[in-house]
Amino acid sequence: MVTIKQIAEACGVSVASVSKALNHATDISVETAERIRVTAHEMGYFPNAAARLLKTSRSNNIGVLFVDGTSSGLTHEYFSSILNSFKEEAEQSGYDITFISRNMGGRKMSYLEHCRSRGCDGVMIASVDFSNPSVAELVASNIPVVTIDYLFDNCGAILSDNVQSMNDLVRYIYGKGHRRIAFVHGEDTAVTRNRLASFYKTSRDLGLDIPDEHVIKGAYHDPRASGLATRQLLDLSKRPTCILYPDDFSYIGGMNEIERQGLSIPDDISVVGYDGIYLGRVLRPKLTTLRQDSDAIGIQAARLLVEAIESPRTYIPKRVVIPGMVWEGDTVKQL
Amino acid sequence: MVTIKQIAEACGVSVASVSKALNHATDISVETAERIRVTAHEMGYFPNAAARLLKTSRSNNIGVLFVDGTSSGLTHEYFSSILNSFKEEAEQSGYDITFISRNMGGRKMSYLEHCRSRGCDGVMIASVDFSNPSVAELVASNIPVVTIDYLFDNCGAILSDNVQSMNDLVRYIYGKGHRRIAFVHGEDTAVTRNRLASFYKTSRDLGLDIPDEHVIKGAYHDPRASGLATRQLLDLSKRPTCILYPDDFSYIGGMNEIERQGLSIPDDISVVGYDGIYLGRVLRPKLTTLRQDSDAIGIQAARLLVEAIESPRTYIPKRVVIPGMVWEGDTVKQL
DNA sequence: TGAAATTGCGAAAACGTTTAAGTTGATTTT
DNA sequence: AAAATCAACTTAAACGTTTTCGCAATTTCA
Repeated sequence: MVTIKQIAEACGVSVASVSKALNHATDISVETAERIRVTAHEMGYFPNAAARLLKTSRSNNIGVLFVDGTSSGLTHEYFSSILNSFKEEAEQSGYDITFISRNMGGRKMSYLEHCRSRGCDGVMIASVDFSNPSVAELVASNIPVVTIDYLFDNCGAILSDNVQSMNDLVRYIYGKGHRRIAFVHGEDTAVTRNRLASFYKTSRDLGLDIPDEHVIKGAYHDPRASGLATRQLLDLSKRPTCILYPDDFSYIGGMNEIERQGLSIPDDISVVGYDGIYLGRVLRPKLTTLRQDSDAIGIQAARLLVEAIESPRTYIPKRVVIPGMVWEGDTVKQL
Repeated sequence: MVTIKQIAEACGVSVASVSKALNHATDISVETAERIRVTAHEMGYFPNAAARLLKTSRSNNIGVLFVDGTSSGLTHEYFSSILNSFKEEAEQSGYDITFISRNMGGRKMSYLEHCRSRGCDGVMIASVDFSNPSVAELVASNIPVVTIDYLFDNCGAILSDNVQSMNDLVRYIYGKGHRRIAFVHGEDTAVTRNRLASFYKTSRDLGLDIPDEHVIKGAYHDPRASGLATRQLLDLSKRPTCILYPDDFSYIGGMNEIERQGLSIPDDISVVGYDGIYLGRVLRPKLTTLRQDSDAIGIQAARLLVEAIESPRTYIPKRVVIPGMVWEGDTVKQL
């Protein structure tokens, strides 16, 4: 690696002057600066990130806390899609992405310690167990943090608008004439609670009666669980006319069960998913779903974090709510 | 951040001694070392990665070159699953994962320059355009590299055994009594060429005649393309009895087309996928496919890379071939 | 018992940057 | 014409480590 020192020698100036030229500082003549920059380029110079970080305590590196252990967050299209757009946007702004784990070079450490060690300028947190104390410690630190789909005090957050979205979704289904709507929901998380609350509230506002047996706990990304839940629902004497699933992928379990019983979607029963991933658009019939704008979520997260990093004086931890939209497929029948 | 210097003061020793104690060096008494380590722990010390890297030129950081631009590698389950297991294994060995892009802090640079800047100890390359000169430059450098599903000279590689796998797959189908086997294949890549060659060779070895119209170019992860290809195949006067798809996900397009024509899988026509992702196991009928061991691929890639990094003297760039296996679902009928 | 080897520790240089402070020589101000 | 300002550059310290070398004090050996 060619260093600033070698450039200095080549140009017959001091290392300070080279540094100034490269950083477009003021107290250097434009001619010298240009000359230095040209030779630096010719010599194939690129700054040593470590030395820079050491001196400036700026790493141009964003830590990403994403899934922990062997869980499959990376293979969940909603999250991997967020990660993808986040990465694009962050790279555009000149930041690298590093996964934050709990050990490094053999030493066990907390997430915060890891970030400190690496000198991360900021951290994005998604798809983790937010009740983990090690996560709380990180959020409470002075490192800029933005969380996705979870709200901490005094911490930037990008939130898919689950409350409004569920409202829209239920009203859409209601508008199609459905009065007996069932909800197979995911594990107990903040997101699930929001969707559930909104499901109940919207139903009540519409004057719908939601019997307890129409709300069943399933699981995210788990077709087996939704298959079982679907069977329970179909076995009821008063069947629902429409079933909401935790997400598009887990809907597949419901689809199988419905077809197994010789019923047809949407003629015999209507269904909707949640997420709006690619899969739902290629299935037949096309899955009606609530499309979460994962691209926007990733991009906004990156922007918010970069703002927090680069303008700490004016930055106030914002919460940005990203609207979803009902994506109309062919799985909800007009009654 | 507490530094080595502060520990030295607290213990009344020199920074050199602290460093030695922390690194379990030999020329320090066990008692002093222990005393230093205890106070270091009490004070919440963690090493500054930048300073360390600067001094030792070891970063404990692995660069990952994965998709570039807006392509969707991250949302392809085969690749995201490899990334996931790679990440787990690397973290286990004490390495962080950083995505390598082409700019950093505003400066455009090549992949190699990026790696040099960050001081990556090694690089894993997957799911990129391997003909990109910037990739070649990186591979040709002195930084340890392992590629996935692609072979460079003098560079470690983990390869899913496409040749043997395709052989197994075709023989499995043949064993089920099929004699007219069609292949919808993906875009022209090294992987595709291997699968195609093996498809032809195995067919010939089995004495099968493969008419040109039974081999159609589709695309990976693209149900639309396989839908079109399927229509072409079904329109033939002499239909195939079994269709191979580029991957499990793109099979969905074929499935739709087959059902649209009122045909049934596998009674009217048999199908197989490739990859063995979760999706295929939850569809009904379960998709018979060639399961690529993405976990093993990620893990072996990490192991090989770590070996290249930590034992440069004894390391020889290996190619590790990971066998796949026919995963028997219910989409191939016994004729 | 004296020389040689060993043990335990510290001083200081080095890694590649950035930056505050200092030093010129030239130019402007009074 | 002396004083003040300014532009352009250099010196040197600092960031937090690791590591070579040197120096005592102690132990071992002949």
